[in-house]
Amino acid sequence: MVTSRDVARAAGVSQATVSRVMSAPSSVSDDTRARVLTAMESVGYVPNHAARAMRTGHSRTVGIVVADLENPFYPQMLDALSSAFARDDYRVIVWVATTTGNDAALEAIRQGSVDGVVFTTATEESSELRSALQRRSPLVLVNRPLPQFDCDQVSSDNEAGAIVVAEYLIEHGRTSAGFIGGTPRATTSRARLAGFTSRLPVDPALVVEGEYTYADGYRGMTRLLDSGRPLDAVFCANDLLAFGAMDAARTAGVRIPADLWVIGYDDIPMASWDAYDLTTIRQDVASTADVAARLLIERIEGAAHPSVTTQFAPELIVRGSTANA
Amino acid sequence: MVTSRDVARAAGVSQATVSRVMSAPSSVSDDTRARVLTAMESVGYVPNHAARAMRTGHSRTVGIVVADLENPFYPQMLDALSSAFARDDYRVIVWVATTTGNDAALEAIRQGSVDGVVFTTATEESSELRSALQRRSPLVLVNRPLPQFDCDQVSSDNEAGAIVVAEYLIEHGRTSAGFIGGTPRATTSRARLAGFTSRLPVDPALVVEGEYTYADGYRGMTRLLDSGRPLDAVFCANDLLAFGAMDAARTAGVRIPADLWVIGYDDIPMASWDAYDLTTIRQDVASTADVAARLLIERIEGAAHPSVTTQFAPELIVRGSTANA
DNA sequence: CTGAAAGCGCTTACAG
DNA sequence: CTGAAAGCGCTTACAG
Repeated sequence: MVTSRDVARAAGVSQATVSRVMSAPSSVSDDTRARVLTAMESVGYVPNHAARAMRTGHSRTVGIVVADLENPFYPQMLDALSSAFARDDYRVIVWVATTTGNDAALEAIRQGSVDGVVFTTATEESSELRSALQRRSPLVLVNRPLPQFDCDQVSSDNEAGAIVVAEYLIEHGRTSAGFIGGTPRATTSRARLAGFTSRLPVDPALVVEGEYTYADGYRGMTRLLDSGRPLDAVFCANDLLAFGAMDAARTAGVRIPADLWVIGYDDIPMASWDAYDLTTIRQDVASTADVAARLLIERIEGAAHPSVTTQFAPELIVRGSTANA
Repeated sequence: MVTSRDVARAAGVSQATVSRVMSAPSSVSDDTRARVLTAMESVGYVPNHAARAMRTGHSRTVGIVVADLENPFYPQMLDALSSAFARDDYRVIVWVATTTGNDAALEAIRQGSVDGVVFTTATEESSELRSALQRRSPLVLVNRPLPQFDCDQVSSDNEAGAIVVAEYLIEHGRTSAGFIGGTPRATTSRARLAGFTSRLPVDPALVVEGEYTYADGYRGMTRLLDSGRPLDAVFCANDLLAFGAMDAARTAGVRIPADLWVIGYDDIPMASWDAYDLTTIRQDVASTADVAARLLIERIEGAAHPSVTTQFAPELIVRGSTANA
């Protein structure tokens, strides 16, 4: 391993000077700095990450907790977050909540292996989140806000998004609507239901919930169709549910959009594929990730301002699963 | 921060003894060990990761390079790898090749921030891979093998998989076949083409290549249909291409499977959805990840045996995009 | 079985 | 502007 001592020897300066060229370049004379930089190059020096982390107390690494990589929304978010953090030279450790489980994130903070954490799928019950909050660790909630928690949060304005959907349906005379929700543990699903029903009364028999999966969308639609109630539109709490719902409807001989309109939430890439061509609410993943990364990095670097909550305005993307008549 | 020194004070032993309880428990008397463990608990001790990494020279962290999170196959693989590494208490750092780019992986190895690297989307040109190999860093190639590189590799037997597809088509009298490939830089795409044509001669006008995306599958199918050649089956180098191909065919009024059979590769979850119901070759993601993690961890821990290449046998999953007549 | 001590590779006051 | 030195929190020979 090449160390700063080797560089010092090659440049004819002390090891401390080599270190200063990296951490406080302006405190070193131009001439010395140039010699050191040349020496670094020629001996192939790369600073040791662990030593630096131990000394500074910062690992320049953040953790990202995702629950559900099966939903293409999360890989997209992960990609965007990675790229946002990379811009500021932060490394990204990933925890898939289902597999690495419980308190990996928390333990990592305590070990000092990450400086902060992004939660993309937080729920009120998360003990990890509670502990992180209690230890005042830098953290940011992305995608699923939790209003009662005092920390930075970035998400789509889920209620507003659902209201846009409701108003769109009302405007087109589709008022016998059903709702297929994701897990009620997620604030996203609850907020989307609340916003939707705040504008458009929904027969309780036409509200079904499950997990945020294709299979539960399929099951949910089957239940709605079997209910025998009048039904001319279904709002699904995310696109994955909507795909399952559409497939179930078509299998049952229901024509979309002639007989039934279907609307999703997220606008993942598949939503624009011919097979679904889904009307949905777009989430601006890149902006969300950028804001989240900036907030977290500020906290890591010591920002003490009150918690910030950022909500992005919804954007309705109209496609073939509904029609403008 | 709570350090081993605090534990030592609480337990009335030296700091070295505390350290030994963690690194060589059997070298400490039962009585002392018990006292130390109790003290750790009561002061809330968690070993500092950076200090341990610096001292031992191992970070117990591996890097995973993925190129393309838009293809659901990779999140699946990432999930499986995470879980396999977590089992042995290894952390996972993720690099999305497109965003964190070039030599993040390589630099991380040199910095000592990771002990080894998994490449899921390697190509011959990858300079990262070449450098890693040259420095004899622990690494494993997953999914896309590169026969001419001397390192551990785990993948589906792509040629055999394509042969299974060809034989299946021949058996059912569908011999006017086309092929839609992914990027020719990927060995997977080339091997699948080679295997396919080794059994079933394919009109060169019916071979198209692009990237491994829905859009290129769509374009590819459009080209095949426009060629005017007889065409009763299309083998796509992955499922994502196949979805695009199916949508293009249907939009053109081609009935699947009556007029045209379509087959993919990977068996990602969407392949079984009603909208596609795609016949495909299944990759055993969990086993692949397990083997890859085991190989890499062995290398990290010093294994010096010759490179190992593991290929998993293909499994044809027959669904509605082809018919058993 | 246990302790005192050295040292991993850095950063950063402290002198000069 | 630069160097000598201390110290971050561990692990591990070296004595005893």
